[in-house]
Amino acid sequence: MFAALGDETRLQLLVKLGTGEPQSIKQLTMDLPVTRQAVTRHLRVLEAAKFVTQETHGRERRFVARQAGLDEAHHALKVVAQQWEDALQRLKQFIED
Amino acid sequence: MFAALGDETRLQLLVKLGTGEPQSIKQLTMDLPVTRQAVTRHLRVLEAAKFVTQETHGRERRFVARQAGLDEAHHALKVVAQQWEDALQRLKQFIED
DNA sequence: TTAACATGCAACGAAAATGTTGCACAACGG
DNA sequence: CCGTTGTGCAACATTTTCGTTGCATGTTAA
Repeated sequence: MFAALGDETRLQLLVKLGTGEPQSIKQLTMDLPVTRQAVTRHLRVLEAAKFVTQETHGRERRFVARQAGLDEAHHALKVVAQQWEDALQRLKQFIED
Repeated sequence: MFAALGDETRLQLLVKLGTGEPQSIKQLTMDLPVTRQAVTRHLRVLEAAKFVTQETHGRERRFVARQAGLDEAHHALKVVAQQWEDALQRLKQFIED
């Protein structure tokens, strides 16, 4: 999941899709400094990580942001961050006592 | 930042450090199926991404979880998730009208 | 002082990620 | 029907990442 977010190009794709508009591969490739094929690959990664979904439309394949995907990543970090906070808090308390 | 989280070994290291206890490289290497050198590298990545800090202690180098690091990652995702939600909401509204 | 210990640095190898190009094919439009 | 368009697949090159091993160095403790 985080690995999918850990690439600059993919982050840019997610930002673009964040407008909510379904967009074709060609559309998504514009403005990016890589070829259509590279974008296709990245989209496949994002789809595998559940950050986007597809909808075929004639000869086009439009990709859409998947809200739940980001929510899940967000939640995962929230949980870990909370655990850390608790642990560090306990440790601090222990040292003070 | 996300790239640093996107590796299984590094995630395990973060979990271990999540106990709050500062731990040496040797300690962190135990239980992991890789060599000390590999762990050292991962720790360097985590430090560069601000997820951990060091404190030299004699001949040991102890690493500590850095709460703020996770908080920042968490916050970053929160912001993007919110933007997505807004955009998708507007789009839905637009379609319904 | 000297042996044991924790670590750093550098060289190297293997695997994965990223990107490209070339060709094929189905859908659309005049 | 035929050219254009949006895409898929496969082969390949390059770069990064991940891991190892070997040796050097500072610290500790008997």
